[in-house]
Amino acid sequence: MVRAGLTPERLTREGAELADEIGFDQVTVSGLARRVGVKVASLYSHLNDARDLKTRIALFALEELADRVAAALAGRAGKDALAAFADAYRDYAREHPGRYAAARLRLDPETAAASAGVRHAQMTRAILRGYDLTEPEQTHAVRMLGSVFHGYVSLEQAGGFGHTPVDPRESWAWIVDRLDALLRNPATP
Amino acid sequence: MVRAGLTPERLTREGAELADEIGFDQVTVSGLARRVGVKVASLYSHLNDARDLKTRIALFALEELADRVAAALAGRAGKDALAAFADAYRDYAREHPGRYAAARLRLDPETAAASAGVRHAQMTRAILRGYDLTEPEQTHAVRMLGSVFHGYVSLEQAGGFGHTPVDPRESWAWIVDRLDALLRNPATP
DNA sequence: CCCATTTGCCTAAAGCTATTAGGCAAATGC
DNA sequence: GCATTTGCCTAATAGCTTTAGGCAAATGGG
Repeated sequence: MVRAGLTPERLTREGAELADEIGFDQVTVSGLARRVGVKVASLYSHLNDARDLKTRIALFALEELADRVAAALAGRAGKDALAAFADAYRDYAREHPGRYAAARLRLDPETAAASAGVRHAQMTRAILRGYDLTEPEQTHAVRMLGSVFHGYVSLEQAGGFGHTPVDPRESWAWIVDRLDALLRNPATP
Repeated sequence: MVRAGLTPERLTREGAELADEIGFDQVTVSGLARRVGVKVASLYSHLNDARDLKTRIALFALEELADRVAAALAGRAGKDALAAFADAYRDYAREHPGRYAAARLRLDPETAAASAGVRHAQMTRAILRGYDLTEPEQTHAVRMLGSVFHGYVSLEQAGGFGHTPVDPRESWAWIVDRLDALLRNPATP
């Protein structure tokens, strides 16, 4: 019997690809086993259970996305950085919808604390250093940026923008522009 | 054998409650059958399949949310309307997390077109009439509002705001305030 | 009021996923 | 070169989905 050469890493990568193909929610241990050409039970030497698989894919996606964002951010500041951040985010979600969905999996606190999720938070705050915000405004802004970017990508992915003929890229650019203005300007009563 | 008196409506309502209790993703035909005290197969006289059940819950949630938003919006305009809209949205998601998740289910185009989803879109545009936006800016703004509100609620629900001691309600108020300013002011180059 | 039809819920069964237990052969290491 | 570890397999249990077929309760026309 020839061994298949499985490892948790290999399974995670294959799982991520599978997620992109059929959707993260549809990823199953059985399906992954079929994909790599072994019997289902064999995967349980490498994975604890289905949840473990999903968590690994999520961590993988978070790393990958953080790397991309970091690369996009390198040497940029201000609006330039904001736009690069936004685009890296949206592009990743479009190229890898399944992984993007995986990155949004709710992790338990310890796992999350040890994940690339913290790099995401740091990078978001780094962008905001280019603007003149004081605590707690910076926290509000972090939350707002996270919400807009995640929300937009999530709605776009769900096909929510198909009704209007307006190009989603234009809306994206407009939003980034307006957010930049919003962050640059002090409170306008 | 005493009849249980099931109807699609009753099952939808119970399904919505179940979703709030255990999460929309965890809702299953089997679980619903247990909840209403009948055997699983009995539900298939009232539902086509599991997908049908989920779709019904989604449509129900969309209606309910649209009703709430409409009520909140009545007689308001401008920032007042924006804040009422935002709060109705967030409050619903907090009170009924399962139904809120259901409302985000991707529906096929015809179903979506016949759903309360169109009321949501109309109401969002109605709010924006209080601001001075021209097409295509209005579309961009619709998308932005949808993104922020959905994104925020979704991140908050996922526990993404637990790390910082800043009260999510403060951030919410700040965001609504800044969005209002953003929409009131013309492009600031 | 009674019987025929419809309707509602049930049992049975097949197929798929998750997970555990135990076995045999391939790889590894002394 | 052999002992141990490791990797993948078969077998089996359990839950969810869905279809088929059956019996009893509700309904409605004569």
